[in-house]
Amino acid sequence: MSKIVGKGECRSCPMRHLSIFAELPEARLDNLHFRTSVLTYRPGETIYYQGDRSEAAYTLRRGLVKLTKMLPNGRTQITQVLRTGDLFGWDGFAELAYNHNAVAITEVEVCRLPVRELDALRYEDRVVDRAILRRWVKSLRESEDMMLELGAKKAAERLASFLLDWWENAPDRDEEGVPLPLSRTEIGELLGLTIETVSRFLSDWRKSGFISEKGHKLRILDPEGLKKRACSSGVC
Amino acid sequence: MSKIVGKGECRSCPMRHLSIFAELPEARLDNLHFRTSVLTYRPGETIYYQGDRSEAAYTLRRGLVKLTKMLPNGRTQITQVLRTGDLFGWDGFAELAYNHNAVAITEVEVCRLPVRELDALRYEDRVVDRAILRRWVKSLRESEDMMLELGAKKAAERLASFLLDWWENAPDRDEEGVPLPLSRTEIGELLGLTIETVSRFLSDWRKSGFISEKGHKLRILDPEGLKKRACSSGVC
DNA sequence: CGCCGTTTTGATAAAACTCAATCATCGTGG
DNA sequence: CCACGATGATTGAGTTTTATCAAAACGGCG
Repeated sequence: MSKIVGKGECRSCPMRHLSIFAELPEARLDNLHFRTSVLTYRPGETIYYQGDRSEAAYTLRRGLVKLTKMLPNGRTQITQVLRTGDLFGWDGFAELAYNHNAVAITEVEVCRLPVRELDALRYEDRVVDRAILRRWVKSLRESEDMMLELGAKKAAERLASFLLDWWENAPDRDEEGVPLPLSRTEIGELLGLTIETVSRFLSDWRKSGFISEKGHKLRILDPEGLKKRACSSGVC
Repeated sequence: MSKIVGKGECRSCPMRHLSIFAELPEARLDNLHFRTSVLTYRPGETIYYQGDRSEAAYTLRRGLVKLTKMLPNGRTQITQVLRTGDLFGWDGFAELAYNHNAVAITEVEVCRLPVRELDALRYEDRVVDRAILRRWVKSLRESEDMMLELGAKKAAERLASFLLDWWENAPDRDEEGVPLPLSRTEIGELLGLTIETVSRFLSDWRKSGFISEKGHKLRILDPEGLKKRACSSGVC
């Protein structure tokens, strides 16, 4: 289960500059009557379940989190993969239960923010309100983009877009490439494909020299070539 | 092109009870220094384009609007179909350009709400703030639900869910059924299917007596049967 | 009535899934 | 340290699902 690492100390938080409190003056941070706590989860552990009452939102401090939904028959869809600084689990702002599961992909550290207090803070601090609102809009836009991927693109196109996006937006690239801790199954669940389909295209592209994978490090050797290959029919 | 019908008179607005101003006391409505205007669009006309600067949000007063995104090759995805009372086009709240096109499906009447002023109003009136926020959360949840449809269900399941949802949530049902002004093409673009696939399943279900269509009125004669038929493999 | 755009239907091809077997990888315990 | 087992990834063959292309039918409107 989750472990409480400590009481959230915003002042010393290593990713505060990415959080919704980024622009809050330090002085202001001290007199937040705000009961945050920092929790850790191991890969595969669930932070909350769809249907749970949403009493808290979360900021991701470290690691990767997936939001998932399931059909009664077990088929699973990952609706979003979250990264450091992302805010999630805000259904409580509308007094609604969570609409998805939040599950740790890697080792994860989150900051738990009680919705009531966070909501109150919105009214006190416009900077916080704006920061939250920006994230909502961003999240909604990403969902729209994902619907286009899922509804209008074919397998190869989806997978290629995903890889390119992951490659381009990785916060931690080194000479070995970019960490890709998602399993084939998870990539499939994100893109609405089976594990075999994912595997086949990746193998193909590896053999063709467009990408390379070793360990869980991804490298895209030929973005342009990959783009072209992935666009089966005509423009893309 | 769009036609300006008049200056928005919130007091007399026939759908105010569905709008974000629903809970605002009438007295308060009068001294809103707020330049709303009511616009009408014909079927197929565009209210705004993806990429346009978002200076206004809109409330749908009458008719149906679709939000669409396109791939360079022309394939189109409808990300949402909006109904009376829905708020849309709020990217401006985050100072971003619209992320989709908004297109009238039927004759449409919208109320144009300048973002700057609406945003200011959020700070003055908590009720409005809450109303807007609720819509954001709702919209995000619907997007998540749609991702599950698109990513995890097959053609028949998606189409059946869509019909059942449309049937159950129709605001204007009469003995002839429920109006379904979407073309086959639009249903396809919403569900990520081709027009032929949509047509085939509908024909099948019509012949099997699960649904009936005449004019643009839909009736679901056997919801349970439809559900079962649509769930090809096992539970659904 | 005749025309145009939409829908239906059919035949075929392509895409993606399923099932099954093999192959890697990695951690564990002997 | 190596062998073993477990889990995940790959590959292959065959099937199902969905798309594509083409033609016919339908429906509304001048």
